[in-house]
Amino acid sequence: MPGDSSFQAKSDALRTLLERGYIEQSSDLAAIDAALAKGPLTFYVGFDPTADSIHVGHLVQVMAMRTLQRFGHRPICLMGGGTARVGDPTGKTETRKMLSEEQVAANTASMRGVFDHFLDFDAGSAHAARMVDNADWLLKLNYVEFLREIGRHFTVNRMIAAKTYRDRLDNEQPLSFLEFNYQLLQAYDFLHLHREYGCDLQGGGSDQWGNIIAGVELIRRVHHAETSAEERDTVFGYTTPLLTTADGKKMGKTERGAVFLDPKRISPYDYYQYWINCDDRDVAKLLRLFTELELAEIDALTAEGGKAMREAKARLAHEATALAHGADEAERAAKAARQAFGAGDDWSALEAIELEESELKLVDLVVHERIKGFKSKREARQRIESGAVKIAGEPVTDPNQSISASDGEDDGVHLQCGKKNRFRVAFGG
RNA sequence: GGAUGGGUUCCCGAGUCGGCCAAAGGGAGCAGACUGUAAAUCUGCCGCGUUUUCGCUUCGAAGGUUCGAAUCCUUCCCCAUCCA
Repeated sequence: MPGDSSFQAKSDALRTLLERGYIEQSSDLAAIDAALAKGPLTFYVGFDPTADSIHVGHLVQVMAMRTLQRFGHRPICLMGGGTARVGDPTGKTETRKMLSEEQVAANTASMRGVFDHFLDFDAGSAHAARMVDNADWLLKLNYVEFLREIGRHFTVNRMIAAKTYRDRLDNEQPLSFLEFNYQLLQAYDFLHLHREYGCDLQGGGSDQWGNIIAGVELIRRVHHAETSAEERDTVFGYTTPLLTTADGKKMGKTERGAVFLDPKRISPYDYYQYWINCDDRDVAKLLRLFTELELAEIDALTAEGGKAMREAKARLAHEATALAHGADEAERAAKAARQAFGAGDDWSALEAIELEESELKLVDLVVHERIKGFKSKREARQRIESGAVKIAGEPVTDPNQSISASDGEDDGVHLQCGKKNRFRVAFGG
């Protein structure tokens, strides 16, 4: 059952995962515990290479992987290059775009850079993480062979018992055959990794439970057919909880889109801001999941509530940013935040935005590609007129006012769009 | 293949005996006030536009009727339910 707190884990790894709230569901907990206690275990989590970076929504997975690796286990990041070619239609209204080989390769390479911050890929170490792409084996599959070897292990009766499918059928929602088959492909991934790398554990988001368990069962059945009872080994699966914020939204989404981990997509400063702006009620949970602070320390930070929460959030933001972007960037972001929201007026910690133009009208400046303080000129105009835009700390209410370097300090024009968005703009000459 | 009900702005969802509809209401979002860079609450905004009681684009798609269409007609596409 989800969140079964009565279970006393013997292995440090599983105990930590449970304590910190990483486990939603799992196959035999005691067996996982035993396997983890016995020695290094190879495990995998699948990711979609549909974007060039993972985002905060994936971060629970990554942190769980990091935790396991910390206790000596070997992570595999499976990139779904092959499944992306099919296009997983789960919960999608439109058919997902098919990705070209080049795109998948580029995305995979880019994501690798992000994973590097969280996992140790050093080939020399005993628990080195590795990254694989299921295109390498899925694309070679032959339909008839696949049906004969893999398909025969699945019964439709069993498959429709899976919650995702069950719900769809109960609600009389359409369920495409393609989607139905997706589960087989994912189960096959697990089988392949089990054979190829001795991978015995699969993790994933709670929506992946059905697919994960399908892989576990496939391996059991294949083994049942191929090996004797003594050498048969069992594999396991777990899911992490689907995180929602206290006000009911999905973790990792903001009005500006997903909160990516790649600094090319979201600056460390904005990343820091994402965490510090979280809801009070989520702080303790987030500290457990996304930082590596001791539980006792987390309790101390969040015990008091009220204004003390600011300190807890600052720690959360700092730790989370340090993991994703490094301690230096975290420090810079923290400093920029203190300057922006505290008493200080030193904007130097903010990344300067260098424009080619030597001057711009305020409306145009504020909606500029590189700034995007507001999403349309119309809206920008309204906000400007209502006094939401400040230059050098003073509201400027004329949208047509021309802004140039002379409106700023030596270090650029200090532009504020609303309370929280600040930009240091350097004009070109 | 047949019958029925549908496709409205980010989402949900009003509106269809043609004009007063850029389109009710709710949610989300943005800005402001209050605060703790929180929550709650209140106020304003919430299709786009350097002519802003004006212009342009939008109500599945394309045509048509009309001075005028989200609203009427035709064809087509899509979705749901039931029947085969």
